[in-house]
Amino acid sequence: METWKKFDADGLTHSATHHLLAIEELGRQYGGWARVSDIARHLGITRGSVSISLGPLKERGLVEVDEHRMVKLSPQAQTMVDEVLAKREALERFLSQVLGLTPEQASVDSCKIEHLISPRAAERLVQFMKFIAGGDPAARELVQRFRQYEGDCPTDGNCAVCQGKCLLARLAEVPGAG
Amino acid sequence: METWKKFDADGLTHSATHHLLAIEELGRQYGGWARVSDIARHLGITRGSVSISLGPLKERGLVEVDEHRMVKLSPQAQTMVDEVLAKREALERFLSQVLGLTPEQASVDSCKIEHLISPRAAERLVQFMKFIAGGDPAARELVQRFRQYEGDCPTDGNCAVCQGKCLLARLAEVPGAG
DNA sequence: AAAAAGTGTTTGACACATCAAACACTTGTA
DNA sequence: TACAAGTGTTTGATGTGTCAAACACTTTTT
Repeated sequence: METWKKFDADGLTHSATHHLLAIEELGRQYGGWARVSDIARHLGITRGSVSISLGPLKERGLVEVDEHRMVKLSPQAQTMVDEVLAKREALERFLSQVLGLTPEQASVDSCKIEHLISPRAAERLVQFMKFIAGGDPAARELVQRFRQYEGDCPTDGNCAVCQGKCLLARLAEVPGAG
Repeated sequence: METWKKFDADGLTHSATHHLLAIEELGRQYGGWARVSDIARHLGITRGSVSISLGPLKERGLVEVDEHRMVKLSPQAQTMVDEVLAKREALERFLSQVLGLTPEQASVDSCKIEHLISPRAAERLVQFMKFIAGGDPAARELVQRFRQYEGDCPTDGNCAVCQGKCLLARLAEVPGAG
């Protein structure tokens, strides 16, 4: 009953995560270094906002600054960003390759979700994707079948999510799971 | 590059969602009616905060007020809450029954994620759970196998998420998917 | 009936994330 | 070289979500 308020993983807010991510992406061309202006453009916010947001990140040792005011991720921040990207990739693949969302929708959803899922969930999701994509033909075949499946449910659909296409209320437990 | 800022589904913020959810839960014993104090206790915030948060929800016609200052969800809000609960349940089941998280962790994660996933992702996730839990023995057996699977990866593990237990970078595409 | 406890609201404050506008400084162009 | 353009910061503002404290009102207890 108290957990719902805690919103940031590693003390990284959604906004901060995107600032670090932007530095990572922009820095690829310049040995990790990026400019405030480019970060702002990349995120679609003003230079002033970026300047302010970067303040706490510098203080926390996540962002380093040049004498030419170029900014760069600290090793610690780089690790955090790697984790974020790994989580996001696993999510994105699950959403597109298993659930069958368009790549665009999968990308949007995974961006929003990535920084909220627990490390354990991320780990298991990665393993799930390995499991599904791995050598086992049964797993691959099953995903193929699900991609065809549209879950047309013969019952009196009143599921709020799928609006008549399914009936969540009668969703059976996975036997022996949970 | 612009979507990352938009954060609320249906214009319902995370906070507003929880206020509505609290009214729904507390109202079960009193024909849908709840008190500000109880909502505050339930959410672990002050009465003042609830009072203020309820203001916009009243104006938007999502929350109705009694002459005794009891509050209740409007039909529209009830529908929204039903959707949220359905999404959350599908997520929670996926996390616990498929990925094998503890029920507690599954609950926490689904609470955080629920209001961010797109309708399409929610719909497909519900269908996925139906598919998995449905009559097909192959699907059920596969989930059982995954629950055993811990994804011990023989490669030089440098995956930031699973820290050596897997290698996300070499995660294969699901053939024919995406 | 009086005192105590509880309830809902309002106020002033803070943190976060954003903006526009002004400022000082650097870079690029004419 | 001078002027224009671009860059990074600062300031004052807004909106959201929270707090503590004060206030008025109602309910319960004594």
